[in-house]
Amino acid sequence: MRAMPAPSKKEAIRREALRMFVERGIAAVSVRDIAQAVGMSPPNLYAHFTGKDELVADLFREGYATYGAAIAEAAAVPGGFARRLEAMVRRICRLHDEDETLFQFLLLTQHGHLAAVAADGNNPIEVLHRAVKAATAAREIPPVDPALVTAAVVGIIVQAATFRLYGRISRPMGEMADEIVALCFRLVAP
Amino acid sequence: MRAMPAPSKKEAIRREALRMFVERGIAAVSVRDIAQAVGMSPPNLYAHFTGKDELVADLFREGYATYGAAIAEAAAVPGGFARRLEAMVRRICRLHDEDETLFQFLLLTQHGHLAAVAADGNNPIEVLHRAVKAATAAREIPPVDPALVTAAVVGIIVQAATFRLYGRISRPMGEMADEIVALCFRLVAP
DNA sequence: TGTACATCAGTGAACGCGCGTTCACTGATGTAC
DNA sequence: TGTACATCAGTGAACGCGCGTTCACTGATGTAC
Repeated sequence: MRAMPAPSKKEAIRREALRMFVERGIAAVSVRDIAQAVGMSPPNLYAHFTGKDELVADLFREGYATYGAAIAEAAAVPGGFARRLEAMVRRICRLHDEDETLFQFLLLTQHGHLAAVAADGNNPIEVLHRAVKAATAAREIPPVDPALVTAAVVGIIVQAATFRLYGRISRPMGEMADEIVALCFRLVAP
Repeated sequence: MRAMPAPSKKEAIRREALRMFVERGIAAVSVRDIAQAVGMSPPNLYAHFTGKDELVADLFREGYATYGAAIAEAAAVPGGFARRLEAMVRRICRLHDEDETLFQFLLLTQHGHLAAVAADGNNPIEVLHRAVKAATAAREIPPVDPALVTAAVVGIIVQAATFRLYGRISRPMGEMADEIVALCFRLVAP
């Protein structure tokens, strides 16, 4: 039985793997590549992760949970739905700018992992969906299918970030936060 | 030099490959799998495609071009921007329902291929973007960054389809078209 | 019509490669007496 | 303090596997005379 690995090593693996996965695609990054980037031998990776698949799944789960926690926190601000929606949107924009690589990774790998986390009530989509449903039930916003409104809000943010990724938009998300919030408000205006 | 392969065989390869790629992910589908599904031997695939990568790229290019052409057609309807926007949105919803597998494939593989087609002026995003820019310049819609408005419209549609994919929404896109159009109109209302 | 040849879709078997992963081993460090 | 041993992060070399792809070949079909 091996002792707990030093946290710094494990974190280094996570950081380098995330970076390379985004840069070159998951399939194009081998365990050897990751080991080399971290400065260890390939077998030693297995002291930290069961295997490559588990490393990928772990990165997704943790990254997705980060967004979920941040949004849940923002969703808890006092006031009406508008205030909560604004807080959530701004929070996502900030999170995006703080770790663009993580966002890209989530975007890139969502399909194939989303199904596994869909049931988790603390995933970011679920948190937003609950807030929208509550606001709809309370007649704070127009009676449109809450799932569709949730999709619309998520879509505006995610697609703006995607446009950034492909150079169609160059401003950071934080700089566009006012406009993005305004667009989301338009969706739910009375 | 081999003669032109029968179109039906090539189409069969495309159809089966697309289906399996979406079902299991591209990496998990081997050339042998595709050959077996079509009922031919693996080497014979190379009479139709240079290799697996080219097959994937070809499917993406053709699928993306299909959407581009449909949207360009819808963007040409007479009348103001509102009519054109509505036509485009409805057209995408219809296209989605007609070949859900194709849409899923484009969603799944966009990263890694989008960069290659970004320059093509007939890609669906570019067509919509031009329409939005023209409407903004003509003061038909509020003076918001046209790229961001384009992202918002695309995002609403794509994310609704993604919600469908993961079971968060069960209605077909065509059935939600009215609501989706209404949401898009809200984005550009004066 | 029969024969000889050209064409070409299609195949069985095999190739080389790089992958994820395993394993026996090393060598530095900590600990007991 | 010196000696013997336990612990454990870390490694070099190798394994087996399945992949994309190639190649020499087959056999059915069409064509010329």
